[in-house]
Amino acid sequence: MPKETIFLIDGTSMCYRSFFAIKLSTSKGFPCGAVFGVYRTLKKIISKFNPQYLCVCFDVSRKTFRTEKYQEYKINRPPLPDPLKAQLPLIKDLIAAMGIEQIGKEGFEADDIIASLCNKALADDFSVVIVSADKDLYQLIRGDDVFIYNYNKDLTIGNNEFLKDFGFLPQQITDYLALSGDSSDNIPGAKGIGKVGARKLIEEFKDIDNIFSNLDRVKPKIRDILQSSKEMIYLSKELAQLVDCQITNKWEDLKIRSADNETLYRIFTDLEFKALIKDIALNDKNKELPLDFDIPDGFVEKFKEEPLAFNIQGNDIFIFDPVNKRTHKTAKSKAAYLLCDSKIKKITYGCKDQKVTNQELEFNNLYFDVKVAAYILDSSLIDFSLVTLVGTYLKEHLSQISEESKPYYIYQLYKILEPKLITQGQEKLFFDIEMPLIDILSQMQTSGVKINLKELENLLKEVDKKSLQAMSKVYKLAGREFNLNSPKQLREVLFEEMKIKPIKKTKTGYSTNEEVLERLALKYPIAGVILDYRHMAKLKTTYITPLVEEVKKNKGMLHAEFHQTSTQTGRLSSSSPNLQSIPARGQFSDKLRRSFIPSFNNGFLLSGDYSQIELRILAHLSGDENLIMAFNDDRDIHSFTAGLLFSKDPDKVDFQERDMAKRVNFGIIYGMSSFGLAKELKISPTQAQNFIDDYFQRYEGVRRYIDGVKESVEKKGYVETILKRRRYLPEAKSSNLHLREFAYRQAVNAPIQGSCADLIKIAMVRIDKELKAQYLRTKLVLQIHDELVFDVCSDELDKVKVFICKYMEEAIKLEVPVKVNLKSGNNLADLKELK
DNA sequence: ATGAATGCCTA
DNA sequence: GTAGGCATTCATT
Repeated sequence: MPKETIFLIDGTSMCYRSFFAIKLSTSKGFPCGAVFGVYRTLKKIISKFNPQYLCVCFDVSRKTFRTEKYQEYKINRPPLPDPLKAQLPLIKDLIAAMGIEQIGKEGFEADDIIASLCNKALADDFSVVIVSADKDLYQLIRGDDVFIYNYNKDLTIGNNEFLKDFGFLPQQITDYLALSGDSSDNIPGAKGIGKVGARKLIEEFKDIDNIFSNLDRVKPKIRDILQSSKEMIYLSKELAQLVDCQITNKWEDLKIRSADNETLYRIFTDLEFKALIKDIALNDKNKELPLDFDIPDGFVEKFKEEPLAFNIQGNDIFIFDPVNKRTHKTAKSKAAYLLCDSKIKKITYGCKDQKVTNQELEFNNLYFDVKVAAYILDSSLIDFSLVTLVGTYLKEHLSQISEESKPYYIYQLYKILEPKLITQGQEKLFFDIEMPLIDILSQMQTSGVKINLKELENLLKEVDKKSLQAMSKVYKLAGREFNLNSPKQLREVLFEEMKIKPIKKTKTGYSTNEEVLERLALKYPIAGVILDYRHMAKLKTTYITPLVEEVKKNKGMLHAEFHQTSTQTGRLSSSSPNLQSIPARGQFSDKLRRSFIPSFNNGFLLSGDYSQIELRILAHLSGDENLIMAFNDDRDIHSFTAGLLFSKDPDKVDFQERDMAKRVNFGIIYGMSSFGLAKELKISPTQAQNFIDDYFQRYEGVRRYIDGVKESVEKKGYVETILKRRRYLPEAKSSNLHLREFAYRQAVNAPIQGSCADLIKIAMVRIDKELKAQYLRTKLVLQIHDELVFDVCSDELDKVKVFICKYMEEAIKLEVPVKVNLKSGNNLADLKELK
């Protein structure tokens, strides 16, 4: 039979931490963060460990036997802040109302009380967990019986963990502190011996007595220090040593009693903890719930009319019963049949992640994800956590939501969000695109893309070598070594020591960015080498190394995350690693891309990318005659624009003219200003303004469209994509010119970028549907905003290329043709045109 | 440890 | 001039 465990909490330190971590006060200005924090901490400990015996120990005053012995003890500690002092009585009431025992004793510190209770507990054959982050308490750790739990780090420290960290036994820490001292408690220690020296001495001699009886074996320098500080060392040990202060409480007193909900309710009401009031109410309700619940026959019937709201946590699933308005908990395996029943509509929160972590379950008829719904309703909400959604839409401001109440809130949110989607005319976007997309993204994440690890590791070596070479060359040219990764240090070398004339400033000094270095490289070789180094370092640290590490973990497969609710415009984003920013240009980019390979034997990677999709969408949205004509005639759009801007035959424009026109075209998509374009084209703002004027004269429809967007965003507060995806831009009404102009640029760009996202998402859904309908093994593996990459099974290429192209091009019927380039090959670098 | 600043990769 | 993610340094909880 395992021993009972006693939990001893350092109350003083808990109060301090809560006080500093949580700044909170009532509407009348009474500080209450510490009370809140203490409640939350205790709750967390209780729900994590479910302890039977628990006690909170407090310091009573600053005067203790230690200050008697040594007046300087803890003298550096600032006095208890008044706002914390004011909360202490309430904290004590709170702890009492929670049914938890608390102990303090005059003349002793909380640590001593903990030590006493700890000794007593060991004698009575209990085990002990001490909740604190204080080093002094480490001396109490005992083998299998006494552990320290650090609740900030959620770490349990026992003998082994301690040994690993310190290199000696917990009991020796007083000897260690005697030598090293402790600045926070102002324990003096031996002046001249620090952490490292103390550790060495303890490792060799075990304790200070033994050190002093073997002084001849100590190095002379250290020996002198020891001899001259002998008195201080012994005093320090005494100060660090915890003492037994004869606590008389019985174990029975330390048992957690049932909470006094009345008093808790009063405290929380007084302090205006609305969320916690809710918690009490919820907890009471939950006590009535059956904890392990076998789904009875006929449970399915409940979901004939109403959808099933669920939430999976670990091995449990929580299901909201819409008939009896109660939540049930059961093993997820027992509810598996409900999840895959296509006749039952399911609603949940963060479905993609639940699918990724529960791959053994089959989910069918996922009808409504409240997270995705909230994103569609308003992508500007940055935090899509359930707590925030409940606060925003249900006006219940909770501190946290227990697993068992999540399905209830999911259900309530669904009831509110679905009608909103319909009134905004977004049901097609939500139900036909974003919901089906969840499955596709979770599949992309779980299957991943195959990587040729050997190739990548070879590349790593090569790049590593080049970066080292570049680095030493830079040092040579600079005449000294420095941290080349530090723009600050580089600044000193280039612009102070080498007296190079700086070109551009940043907020904090002269810029050393790519643009600057490129210009400097014309005169100074060092700049070119630095650029080389930067390139290699970027490749190595951002791409190759993380990829290698990730792939090693996953048998040759790379699983990135794709996020559906993280951009303001409707695009997807990717992270860990970001597969949407794999280098496509520059040295070694092809070698890097070569390591992305098909997962099937003799298979292919197939990429379909939209050609000039944003400009085509601009043509569609604006209805501009010239732009539409250009695309209808299948012109090279940049040459065509150059022709208009420079009044010449598009076939006669030279490279530079085309390049300028290209930048102007991009500028339009980004909502450009004359200032911005000037910087991009390296011309004066006046000249840039001339370009813009010329552009708008030639593309009159575009000008009308952009004016219309600015007008409408100011009026309505938002802009829309082709599929009614919204982006709210309240700053379009700002009185601050900069903010307003920024919002205008975003307003011009969002419908273009967002419609492009609409388009490719439709294509993804249609293609995925077709792949499933034909039982094909080909899988979508990457989406890079205007490009889809498929992992194609060897004998399916001819079949899939046809409908991939078709569905991509036909996703949305535009006023201009939509063109897709298809390429395939056996790695991401060597792709050959297919059409 | 954490966040600002700088810099750089993608569409 | 749009939209993202991420590495590194450096100053400051």
